[in-house]
Amino acid sequence: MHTRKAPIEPRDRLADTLYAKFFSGLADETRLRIVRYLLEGPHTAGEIVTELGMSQSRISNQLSCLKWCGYVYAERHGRNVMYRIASPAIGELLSTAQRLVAANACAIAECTQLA
Amino acid sequence: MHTRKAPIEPRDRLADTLYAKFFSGLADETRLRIVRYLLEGPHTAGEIVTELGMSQSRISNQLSCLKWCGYVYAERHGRNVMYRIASPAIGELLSTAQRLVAANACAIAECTQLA
DNA sequence: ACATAATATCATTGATTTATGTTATGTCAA
DNA sequence: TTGACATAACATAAATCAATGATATTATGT
Repeated sequence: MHTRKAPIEPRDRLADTLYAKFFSGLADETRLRIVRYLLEGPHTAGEIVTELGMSQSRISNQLSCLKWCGYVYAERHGRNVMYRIASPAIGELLSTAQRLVAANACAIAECTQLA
Repeated sequence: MHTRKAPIEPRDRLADTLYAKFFSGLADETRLRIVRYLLEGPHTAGEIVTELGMSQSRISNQLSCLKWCGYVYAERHGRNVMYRIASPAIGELLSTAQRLVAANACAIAECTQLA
């Protein structure tokens, strides 16, 4: 028999560190806004700055953070840099989250505990 | 025609705040370890304490945090409290993340930028 | 070659949040 | 009363975000 296709890797702390870091990419309102904006289609850095109304420096930093984590990638077009979502799996991630959040929005909003 | 089933909600800042909060539930190594442990099956609070080797208080706090965000739910059994993953969608979330992280592990590990 | 637009990067600072430790107490249920 | 857990009250250290502003990079227009 073949080994069964595991839906989830065996636990190990190294991986957990990595995943935590990965998820922290989305654990910030600004970055989430960028990601959701890009889910509507590619945009240049400048467009993102305008859309979110934040400083160029701030957006640029968050973009490079999203790049590190593999959420987006960048392509130079002339003097502009076009950003796009790196994989359709990111849309899935968000829509799965939506279902979970929808079932629980009030609890999350009210959460005063740690985290 | 029916309205097309939207895979992603229209952007709005309130939702972004909520999602960011939701994702921050997984943006912590300890909580991730708990979630992954529970993906293997339900466990009592005490078992989790033992498995992770952390203080009861610390685990309990993180558990209630995970409860707020809707990742797990708790059921009393005698003097024990049994925790289980709240929805299979959480497994999906993790396995989608796995694919994304796998494609990018080194970059994430090396990330020194903000976030 | 030079000026400039678009973007990235860097340093500094400060505010805020978060995680954690510790310790104590409260609550159920056996 | 004790075992299993939750909750609270601090204190503290560390991480994170952001504001600001300077500088670097790259491409374009002149």
